[in-house]
Amino acid sequence: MLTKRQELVLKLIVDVFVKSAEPVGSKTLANLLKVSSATIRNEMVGLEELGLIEKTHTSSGRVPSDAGYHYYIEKLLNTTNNSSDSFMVIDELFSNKDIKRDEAIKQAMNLLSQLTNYTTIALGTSAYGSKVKKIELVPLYENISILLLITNLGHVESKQIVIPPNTDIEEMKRVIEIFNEILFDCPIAQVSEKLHYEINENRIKEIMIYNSTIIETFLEAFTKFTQSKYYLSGQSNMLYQPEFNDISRVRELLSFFEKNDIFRLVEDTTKTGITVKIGKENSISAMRDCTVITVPYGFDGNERGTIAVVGPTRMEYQKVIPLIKYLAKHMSKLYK
Amino acid sequence: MLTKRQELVLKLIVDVFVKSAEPVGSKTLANLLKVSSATIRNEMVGLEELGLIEKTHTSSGRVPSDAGYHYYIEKLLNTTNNSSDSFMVIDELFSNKDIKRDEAIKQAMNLLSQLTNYTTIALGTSAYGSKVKKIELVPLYENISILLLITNLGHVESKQIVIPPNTDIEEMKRVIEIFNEILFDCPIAQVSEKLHYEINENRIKEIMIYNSTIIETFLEAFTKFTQSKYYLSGQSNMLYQPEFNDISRVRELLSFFEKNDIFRLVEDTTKTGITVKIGKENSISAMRDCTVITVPYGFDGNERGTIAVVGPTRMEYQKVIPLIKYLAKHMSKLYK
DNA sequence: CTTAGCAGTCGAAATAAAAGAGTGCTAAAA
DNA sequence: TTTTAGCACTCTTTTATTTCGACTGCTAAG
Repeated sequence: MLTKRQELVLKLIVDVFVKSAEPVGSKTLANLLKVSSATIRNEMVGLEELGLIEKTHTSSGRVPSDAGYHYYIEKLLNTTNNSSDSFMVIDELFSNKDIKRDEAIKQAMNLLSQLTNYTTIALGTSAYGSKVKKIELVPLYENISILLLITNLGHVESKQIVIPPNTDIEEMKRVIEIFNEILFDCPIAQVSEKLHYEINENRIKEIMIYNSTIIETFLEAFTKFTQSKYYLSGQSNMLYQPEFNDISRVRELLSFFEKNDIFRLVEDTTKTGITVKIGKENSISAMRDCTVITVPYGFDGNERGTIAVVGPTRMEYQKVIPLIKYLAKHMSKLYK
Repeated sequence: MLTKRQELVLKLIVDVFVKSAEPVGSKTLANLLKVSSATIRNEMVGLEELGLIEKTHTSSGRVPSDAGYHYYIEKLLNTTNNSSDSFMVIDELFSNKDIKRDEAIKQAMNLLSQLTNYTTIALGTSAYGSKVKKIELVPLYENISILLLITNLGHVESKQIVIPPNTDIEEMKRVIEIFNEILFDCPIAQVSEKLHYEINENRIKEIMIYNSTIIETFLEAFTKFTQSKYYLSGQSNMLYQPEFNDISRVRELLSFFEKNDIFRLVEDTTKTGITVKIGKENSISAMRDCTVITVPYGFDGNERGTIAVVGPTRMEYQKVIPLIKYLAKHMSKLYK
């Protein structure tokens, strides 16, 4: 158990370090707390023994440890006072109804990266939880058509398909009609299952005989919906953090962003609520000096995706945590 | 006019420097050319007076100047021998017909950035030169519908629109039918013009009275087509170039990539054929140490977009130039 | 329990010295 | 005339040395 004063010292170390990025010495805190530097040093010894702060070398000032940051976040952060200014900007963004969900998410991420100066990521399948509304075939040329898939949430996917020669277009339209009947209101996630089931039924059997590749083409088009997508904003923000003055760190981090490993960020994340992974808690080695904050969004306990903020461990938690929570809440409403 | 040997010296300086990223000394070239270093030094004096090579300081080896690179590219590059290996990979990519144009362009850029280890960019309006094929309205809920626009090249744009309350859906469908008639086969670029013209005609007039915002909504959806888009690949490749060991350079460059200024890259570009802008020739300050190679692609002299490779001035021109030309040629075929 | 004082530690910055790579020029050789 | 060996000189890079300053930990007094 920490004493009140120890907590105060820890809080100040974090606050000052977050601003300055330099180890915090006893003198600095002495000025702030109106006690002598020796007193502060005594307190620091205690905090260090508990593993909440560290020295970078024997005679340096103190820096919060990963554990120290956690203590700070869980016990010392008062989420009451805040940046209602930022909240207003968010409210404004979401008040615009005339915008597609995907676009809204992108804009929200841009906003978040601007407000925080860190990198933000939105992960998720873009059509999670939606249902098939309409399937349509638009012929372009004799042998090429566009297959359109529209969901109840207004998401549209299109796929160019090559129609085998000497195929009757009317016949093709009839096939689409059948698919429409079968799949109408079918949740995207169950399309594959449903089609495979229907293969044993008459109507589909008929199609299979007639053209066996068409089912495959269909499934391919649907996988586009279920593919996880991600959107990244403010990559270059990280470059301005002093911890990334070292070029090799930058390489590692940005190469990671460019790879498709991004999804590993949400690997061991709790399904509900905020997760804060600090420093070495991240399984991804490129993130060992970073904090990754993730919050799932969705409605009714159904997770639809996750938003994340990536910054240095020396992050402005005070500012970021309320912001990302508020944003996730708003984003969940998009799924109502 | 350069002597044969001067040209050889210049070529070798470029070749060696491109590989090593270190100023090239007379001794190195002496070994390669079987003459004494003093002879090389004499030749170097001539090349330096012509402004084709430079010293980084009084007693350093030589480095090609921007002008030197140009001479190299225009006179010294033999495009005959090459990387037919890479050509084969490209051929393979484009042999897959069952893929949408946008997707093909993205994949081509990914490939190019992998083959070259530089950053590649595709710029252009995604629906340039295409014509309206079909317009459709898919109702989702009472007050929300999806407006679909499909072009003859298989490009699909969708826009969520809010239907004013107490609108008859049948009436709405009739309106769409009229739009289809008016706009069928109309080039995307002329849609706005055409609609404005038709406002004076009977059919549209009727619609205007009935609902004056619908035209606006329509135009909004069409602007999505005409908006210039860009696709970037291999951003982080640049981080591994030794000229970007300096973090401030990296900041400048990547911040530029993240901004929407990208289009300035093609500002003073010739409409046809390859453009190579080296170092300070680039009007964009973040690019002052880079070479930007741009090639428009399209068919029949109609420019549809531009692809670009961005790398350090010390670029492997020998490899990049044939590659980007070959790629642009293939991409043009997509518009046939 | 707090504080002043002081020795000791370590990094960062400044200074100095040495090493190395390369040039330009000259005069002799080809 | 062209090429080459030789040498003095320049400038960067590397390494070593020193100085400076910001801290800490400990002790003893308040």
